[in-house]
Amino acid sequence: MSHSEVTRPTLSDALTERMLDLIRQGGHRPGDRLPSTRELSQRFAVTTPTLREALRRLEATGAIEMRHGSGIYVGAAIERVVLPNPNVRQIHGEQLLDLLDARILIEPPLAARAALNKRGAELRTLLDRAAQYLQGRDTELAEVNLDFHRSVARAAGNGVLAEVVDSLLTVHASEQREILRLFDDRRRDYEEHLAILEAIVDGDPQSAGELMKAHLLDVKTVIEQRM
Amino acid sequence: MSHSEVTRPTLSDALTERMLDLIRQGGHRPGDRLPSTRELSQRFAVTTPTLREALRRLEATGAIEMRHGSGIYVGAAIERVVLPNPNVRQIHGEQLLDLLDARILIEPPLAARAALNKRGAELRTLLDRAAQYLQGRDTELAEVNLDFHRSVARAAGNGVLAEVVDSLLTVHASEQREILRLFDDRRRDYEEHLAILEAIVDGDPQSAGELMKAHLLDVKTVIEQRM
DNA sequence: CCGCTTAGGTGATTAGATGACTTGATATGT
DNA sequence: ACATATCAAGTCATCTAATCACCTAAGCGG
Repeated sequence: MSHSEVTRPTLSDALTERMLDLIRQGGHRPGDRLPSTRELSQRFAVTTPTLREALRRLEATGAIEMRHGSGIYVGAAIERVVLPNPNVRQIHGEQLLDLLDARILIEPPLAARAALNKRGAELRTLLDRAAQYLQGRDTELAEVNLDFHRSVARAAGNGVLAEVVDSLLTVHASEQREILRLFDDRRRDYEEHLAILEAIVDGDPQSAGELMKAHLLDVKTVIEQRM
Repeated sequence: MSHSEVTRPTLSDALTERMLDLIRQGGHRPGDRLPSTRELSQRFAVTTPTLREALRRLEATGAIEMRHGSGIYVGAAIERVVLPNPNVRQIHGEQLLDLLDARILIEPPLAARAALNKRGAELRTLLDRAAQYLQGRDTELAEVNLDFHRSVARAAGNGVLAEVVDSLLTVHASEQREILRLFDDRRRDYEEHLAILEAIVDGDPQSAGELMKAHLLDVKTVIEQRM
């Protein structure tokens, strides 16, 4: 992928590289605007379609963002290590169980670390927001519940592991949307999230880890039942 | 990323989707050949550059592979859940340590599971190959050492976790190539790999996990020293 | 001061033609 | 008969030039 050179010599490859140089040498950060396609194609002495192929590649991996009529911007994922596969639409059963097992291995230790880091404040406001959605608004509640897991992972302090968890959640969520299998019991999720939160703000890593594990095992049970 | 629709209505988006449908409805597997660009552009009633933008996006995420003069083929990564970011060139210190910590969390349990699964045979042949590279041939040896970690992860039986480990290794390796910091002691790596292997073929999960953890802590120490 | 209009800038797509590469079939030589 | 060299058809890669669609901020009018 990044350096597996079996096929080599395309101009588009070189352009991709030069674009990345341009972004990094220029010290641009996510959200910054880049030169227009016309200027870029002139600067690199290539035609519009060729340049755009390179841009689309960068866009597909989150390195840039192209906004019609507005411009090209540095993407949020440019510094990430791992990415979710954006092409996943449906997951077959075994893969979904593997995904859950992966979460069961990774997330409980992260919850424990979050408890050690005393970073419960942001999680609290998140669950407050969730409480507002408890009556109706299933879609929003599902979104907030996902964000809870993302936030716990981020609070653990390891950016790479947070990316891994985010990738797993993103793929799982996109699969749920595709199939409209929103069978999870989001109220129960909320309750269990609340318990995890308490353990984190109390600075109790062992409970936080155990509660997270129990929570994910519950989720897995639900998934196994409907297979 | 996959469904974060802030910007929407581009023809190229729709084409990407139709291409994925074409691949999946057609039951194509990685390596299979797809119709030519000419036929695809006619079938979808779009011009060459537009189609190619969609193809480049799919290529960037490993869903397809375009070979000059030959054709378009289904990519190996089309069914993956997580991907390595192909745009990473250099990693800053903190991120590299996070990456190692992630490996320390994930890989030891995988080594333990591999021991339970009694799948040491392939690992043995791998390390036999490594032994041939012990005199000289640093590049090949580094490659085989990477493959050892990948194989252990795969032998654990969880495809998603194997993808995560693969992604972490891929990014780490591409960074090493970029900076030419091949300071790791690959002979010592080989010795430690051998010890892990023995534990796995002996079906001793606890030793396998502990040895893997000790090994990765050694690697982390080396990285910390040169920072 | 606020809302609407508008013009300039920007990305998205079109159209057809040409160059570069791969591959399997053909031809050639031994 | 077999190995090698040649070649032609198919395929991806790039170019050229123009038009369409969209966003945004400046300017206008209320």
